[in-house]
Amino acid sequence: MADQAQPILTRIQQKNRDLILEGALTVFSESGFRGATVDQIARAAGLSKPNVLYYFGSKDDIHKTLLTTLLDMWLAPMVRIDPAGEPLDEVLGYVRAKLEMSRRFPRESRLFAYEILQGAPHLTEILGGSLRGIVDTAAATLQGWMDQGRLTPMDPRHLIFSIWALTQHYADFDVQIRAVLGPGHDAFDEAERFLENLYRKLLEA
Amino acid sequence: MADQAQPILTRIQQKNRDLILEGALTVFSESGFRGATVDQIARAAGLSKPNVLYYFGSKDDIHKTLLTTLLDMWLAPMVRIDPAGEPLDEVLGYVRAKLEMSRRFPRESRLFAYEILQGAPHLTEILGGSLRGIVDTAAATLQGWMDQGRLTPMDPRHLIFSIWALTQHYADFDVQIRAVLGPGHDAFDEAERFLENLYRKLLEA
DNA sequence: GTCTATATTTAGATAGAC
DNA sequence: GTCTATCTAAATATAGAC
Repeated sequence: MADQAQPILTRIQQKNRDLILEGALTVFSESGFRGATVDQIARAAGLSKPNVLYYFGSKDDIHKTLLTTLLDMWLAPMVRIDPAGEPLDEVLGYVRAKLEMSRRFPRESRLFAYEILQGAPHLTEILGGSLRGIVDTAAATLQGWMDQGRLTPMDPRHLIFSIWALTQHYADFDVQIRAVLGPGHDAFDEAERFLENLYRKLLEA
Repeated sequence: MADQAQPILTRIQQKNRDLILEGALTVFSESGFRGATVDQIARAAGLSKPNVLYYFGSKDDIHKTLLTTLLDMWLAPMVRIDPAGEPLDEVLGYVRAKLEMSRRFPRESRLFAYEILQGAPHLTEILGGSLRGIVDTAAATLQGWMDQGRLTPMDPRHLIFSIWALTQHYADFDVQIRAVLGPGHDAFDEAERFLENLYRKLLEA
């Protein structure tokens, strides 16, 4: 009986934790850490404030959990760059995947943007650790292709930075883009074509 | 006598207002609007908290003043694009100027980044108004050059977005860039060369 | 596990002496 | 104009009933 009760509760717990993280993602991505309140998170999650703090000990706790949980997903497209693949396809595929992340997960993009802007208090060791390692690996792959003459030579890390900047910009600065373009534009559709052309021109050896 | 007293006081007023705005720029750019406190601003300005609120009625007031004061300076390089100039030089000059702004004025860059991320509550009418107008003008100039075959044809507004994204990224995501590059790198020097090459390749007709 | 009520802290803003 | 002291509101977190 006790064996049965535990999983049932755990399932509820899991669901409530998910509700909280989902609501918190919305709120944090709109207002940043300091701008967000536990009250807003609770409302977004459909729970009471004390109940939210029953599942997570503190607002800080929720935030840290979100960041670390989502980081892997956020970096996944870079890890998938295949050294055995066709260089141009691989890079263009990465650009496309990253832009698609901005389109589908703008909240995650803004969550990270706030965190980095603030000096990455919760991610400092990760930035200089695993992130740096992942970038080094990808940069080495790119450098290898350049050395083989299969890709226009350039600084591979700044090439990666450029992809981050150009794709995340469409999520993070969405308000500005929409204001400048005016109605009747799908910024992401336009960006997809623009970036495809940009990187094709840039990278063709 | 009264005629003399007024300017002297005004000079002090001006100096204190400047001190406050200078301190506030530092604090807001580090923590965002909600993360910043009037206390921190006062300390950064070397004044007492009530004194800060004597010169500016509210924290919100300081923030709005900063944004509107700095916006012109921030957009100046785009306005300077000269339709009578040499297309490639003009665009490369704009890129260089914008990157130089990121290097010299990272606080301003982050101030705007926070504001846009948050949905630009203080800049909404400006975004859809004068900013859009300025971009439209620059885009028309670019489009004209493209029509004349003096610049590779592409969406001129997304070309502008790309310049914003690529240059501001180095100020706004500075922590991440430094963590990934490690010590011994001058990110801005490297960026200058990288972006010069990127836009040269992209734009050569 | 979930709620109401509340303690506690922080921060924006003001009063009033000097 | 500038300060000390203080008011007030908001927000994090907890206590304790159910």
